[in-house]
Amino acid sequence: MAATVLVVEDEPAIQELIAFNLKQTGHVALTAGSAELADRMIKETLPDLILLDWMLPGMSGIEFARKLKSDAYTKSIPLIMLTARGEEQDKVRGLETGADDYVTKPFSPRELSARIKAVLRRRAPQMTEDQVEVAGLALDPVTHRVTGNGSSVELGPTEFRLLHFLMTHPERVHSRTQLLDSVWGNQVYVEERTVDVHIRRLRRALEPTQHDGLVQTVRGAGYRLSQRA
Amino acid sequence: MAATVLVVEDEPAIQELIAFNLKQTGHVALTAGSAELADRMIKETLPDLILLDWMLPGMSGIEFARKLKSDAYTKSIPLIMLTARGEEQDKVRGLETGADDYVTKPFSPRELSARIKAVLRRRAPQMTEDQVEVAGLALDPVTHRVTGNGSSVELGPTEFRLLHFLMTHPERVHSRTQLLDSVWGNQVYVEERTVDVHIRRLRRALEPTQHDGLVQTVRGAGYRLSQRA
DNA sequence: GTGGATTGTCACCAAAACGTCACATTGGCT
DNA sequence: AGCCAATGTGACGTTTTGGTGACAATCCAC
Repeated sequence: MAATVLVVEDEPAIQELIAFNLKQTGHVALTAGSAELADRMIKETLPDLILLDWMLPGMSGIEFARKLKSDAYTKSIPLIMLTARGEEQDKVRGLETGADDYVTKPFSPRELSARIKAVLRRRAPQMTEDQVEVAGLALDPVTHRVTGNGSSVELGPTEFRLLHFLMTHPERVHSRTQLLDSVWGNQVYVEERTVDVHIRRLRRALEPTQHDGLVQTVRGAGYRLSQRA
Repeated sequence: MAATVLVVEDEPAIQELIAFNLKQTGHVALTAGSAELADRMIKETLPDLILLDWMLPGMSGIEFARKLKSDAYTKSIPLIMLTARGEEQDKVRGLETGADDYVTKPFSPRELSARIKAVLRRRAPQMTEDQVEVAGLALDPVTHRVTGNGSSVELGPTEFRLLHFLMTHPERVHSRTQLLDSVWGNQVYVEERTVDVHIRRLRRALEPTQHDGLVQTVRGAGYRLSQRA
C-alpha cells in the first residue's frame, strides 16, 4: 500500500501538514509549490498519486489538471483535487477535468488518508482468489474458511496468510526471510524466529484434522508444505 | 426494488447526475470512471446492475461489455448501455454483445429509472420480487419487511440494506471497505468503524428470533453471513 | 416548530492476536 | 558419546481489533 505521492500546493504550511500526514501513513511525500516544478517532478519520478490544490500561482489547478489528463504519459496517474469549502461549481469542474476525487479544505487528516487509500486501492492489482486444496485440506480466500476433511480449522489472520502462501507455493522450501517478505510484508521488521512461532501455531491448529504433518521443517533452509513425508 | 448499481461513465457531471438520481429512487450508487476501475469494483462489490457508457477512455464500452459477458463470474449481471443520440448501429452492436437494454443520451431521469426497474424485474427476479431466505430468516425487498420464524423484525433503512446485501451474498467475507461501497455507496465518506456499529444494531435487532448468530465476525478480514458455525 | 427515529462518530473495555524471549529438544557433526 | 547450532515450545507483556453504550447532528412526519 505504500505509494509515492506528489503534493502540488503553494502554501508551505498546508504542504508540510499533508506531507507529514502522508509519512505517518507510510507513504513517500514529494512536494511542489508551482505547476512548473510539479511538471518536472512528475516526469522524473512518476508518482503513484497526485494531490493538487485548486489555487495555484500562475497556472490554475484546473488548468494543470486538464494538462495532465490530456497527456498520455500522465493521464493514468490518479488525481485528487483540494478545494476550499463551498466552491461547489469548482468541484464539478474539477471532476470534469478527470480528477478521481476531491477533498474540501479544511479536511481532517483521517479523511484525506481514507480517500488516498480508496483511490490507490482501485489501482492496486487484484490478487487471485481461487480456492486452494492440498491433500484434503481446503482454503477458501473468499469465505475465509479452512476445512480439513470436513471439519473446520480455526486460524488467526497471520496464520491464515501464512497457510495461504504455503498452499499456493507448495513443495518448495521458503526461508524465514522469504516468508517474512511474503506473509508479513517487507516494510515491517520482525525477528526471524517469529516465523517459527507462527509455524508452531499453524501446526497446532492443523492437529485436529491430522494435517499438521503437511508443514515440514527443512533444517538450515526453512519450511515447506508437502504431502510426502 | 433497492439495488446496487455500478455506473461506468467517464464524465463526472453525468456520473453525479445519475448517482444522485439513483439515490433518489432508493438505490445504492457506485461510480467508476474507467474500465479498469470498474473491473476491480465489480469483483469487490458484486453490483446488481451495471450502467455502461459507450464511450470510455482506453477500453471502449463495447469492448468492456464483451469482456463482462464472456466471464462466467460477471455474465449474469444485467447491463444497460448508455449511447449518444443517433448511433443506431452502435446500439445494435451493443445489444449483440449482451446488453439488456440501452438508453440514448440525453435521457430524462424518469426514463432511466423506468428502464432500470424494468431490467431488474426482468433479469433478476430474486432481487426484485422473490424474498430472500436464509435459515428461517426471510427478507422481502418489496414490502421492506423482515421476518424471523414468523415474528417480524424491526430494522432501520441502513440495517435493512446491510442485511439485504449480506443475505444476497452469503458465506462470502466482506471487508468494512467493501461493505461501505456496497451498502453506503462510494459517493460518501464515512468511518470504517461505522460498519461495526451497524452490524451491532443489526445483531441486536435479530436477537429476539435467535438469528443474530448468522452475522459472523472474521477477525482481521470483515463480516460474513453464514449458517455454519 | 416539536418530537421521535435514524445516523455517524467517539471513548472505553475486553478479548484476540502478536512479537519476543527463555528454555527445552532435536539433529548432525566429530 | 559429547558438543553445538538449529528448531520446538510455553509463557508473558504489548499492541491491535472488535463490541458496546453514549451522544450530537440530521431527517422526517405530525
